[in-house]
Amino acid sequence: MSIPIINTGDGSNLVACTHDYQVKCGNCRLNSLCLPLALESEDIEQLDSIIQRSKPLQKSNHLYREGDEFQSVFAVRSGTLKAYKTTDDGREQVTGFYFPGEIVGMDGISNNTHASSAKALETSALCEIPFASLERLSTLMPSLQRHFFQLMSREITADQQLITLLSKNSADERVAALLLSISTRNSRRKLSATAFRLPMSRVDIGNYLGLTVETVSRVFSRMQKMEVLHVDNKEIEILDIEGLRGVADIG
Amino acid sequence: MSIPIINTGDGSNLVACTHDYQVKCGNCRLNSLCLPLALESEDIEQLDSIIQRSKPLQKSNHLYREGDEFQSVFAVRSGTLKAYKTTDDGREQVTGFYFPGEIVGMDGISNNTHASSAKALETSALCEIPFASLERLSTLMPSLQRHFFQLMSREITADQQLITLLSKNSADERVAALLLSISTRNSRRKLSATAFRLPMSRVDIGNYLGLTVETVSRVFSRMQKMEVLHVDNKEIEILDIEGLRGVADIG
DNA sequence: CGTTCCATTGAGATGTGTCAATTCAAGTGG
DNA sequence: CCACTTGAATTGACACATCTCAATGGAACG
Repeated sequence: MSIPIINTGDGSNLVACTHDYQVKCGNCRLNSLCLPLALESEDIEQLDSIIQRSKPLQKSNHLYREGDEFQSVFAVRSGTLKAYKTTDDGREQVTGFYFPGEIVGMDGISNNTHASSAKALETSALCEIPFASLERLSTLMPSLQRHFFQLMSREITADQQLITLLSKNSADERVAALLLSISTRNSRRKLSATAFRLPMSRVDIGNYLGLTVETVSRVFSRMQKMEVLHVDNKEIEILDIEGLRGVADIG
Repeated sequence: MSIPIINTGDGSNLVACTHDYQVKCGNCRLNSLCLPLALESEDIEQLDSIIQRSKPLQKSNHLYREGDEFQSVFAVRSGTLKAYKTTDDGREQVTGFYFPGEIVGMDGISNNTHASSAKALETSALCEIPFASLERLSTLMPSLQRHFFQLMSREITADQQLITLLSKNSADERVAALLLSISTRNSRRKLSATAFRLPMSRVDIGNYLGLTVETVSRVFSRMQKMEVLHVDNKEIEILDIEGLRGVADIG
């Protein structure tokens, strides 16, 4: 799951990726998940032409920070990002994790200012999509417009899902739901639904789920004892996915 | 704040509203908040032509239900709605309250299916905006497209605000934040920022904020004792708005 | 090999939930 | 107009899940 890094010795790292990271949308293995979804191939080329691919973002570097001028949304090609806000009293609130094929940055549209910060949890490759170009292209390509509306709406429903989770569910249920969400997103990318490496720390998980690190850790231990999970630091194996669903649904 | 109802004696009620509810966008006193924002007057007329105005929705009736086919978004002209989801185990989760000038129904775009239900908390007048027409018009009017993107993005940031609230804040802080949010939304509509009637029940407030009714009630009592609020059932008066902000920020 | 950060585990404190009783408000029918 | 009913809101006592504080263990990294 993790991306092999080649240390070039001069401080800059290169990512050895199985696919060229200048790959075009038409050839990208994520194009059935990502923005090109539902576009005709000639349309994909047009989309392709506005997308900027830059060198990978190293772990713990920011893609943008809260308050930065909003210019682009970003498609994750590899790696993982977290989005978070800093509250008035200086604490951090993680609002989402973004995996390959997902779009990050849409919360900046409303005010032309990023409402949250985005940080790489591991070295990540991104496609930058300048929003002005996307808007222009959307007026010409109704299916792109529609698809982008849908992506934003999906972000809304995902947030509402999280709201429900935070509002109604116990610690066990929350952790179970996150694991199942990651599992589902992995299988959409043809990766294992039952064994994966968590790209985020326990602190981030707790923060995202409204729990303390200690509680997250205890939940993992409990689930391991119940033989629902096998946990080895960040490596997770789901031993009993139905059991996990049972925990997530009612507890 | 509540809408006077004229009982016509035949079972159907008419709403006596200060403004004609067939009013066009161009004349609507909410047009500086609502969808027409940032449109030129000739554009507003075009938008106007796709909007359907129907008779008011009576209290506790549904605008749409979770799972219904998505066809339109709705602008609230008067009254208040709540949006809620029903969880797998049958409980309800309130995901938002919608006041005049706000748009409800955007979570249905992603799957062509409403992801939540919307119910009138009091008799409410609505403008129905068929989404297919809105999409068509958006390709012709870039400023409309942009504005709708912004409205969706605003919904995302609002949801993220709620996520933070649920994840990090105490009962007092949550209630304070909701009251301040209502206060702000009132003043945008040129209504009192300090005295208003809550359109929703304590149960709905608790549900929305991830608290029990009892806790909400105790918070109100506590704040009354601290002379921050004056509470008379649903009538709220904010006596010390700075104090309330203090509670919302750090407690 | 030490330093640092992250994760785990335990013991005790606490805010909020649960359960139950009471009051209050609004409507209904006699 | 007054009992009666019903649902909403308040208040109290107690329980419990999660947080807080503290110590330890383990992994990653220079």
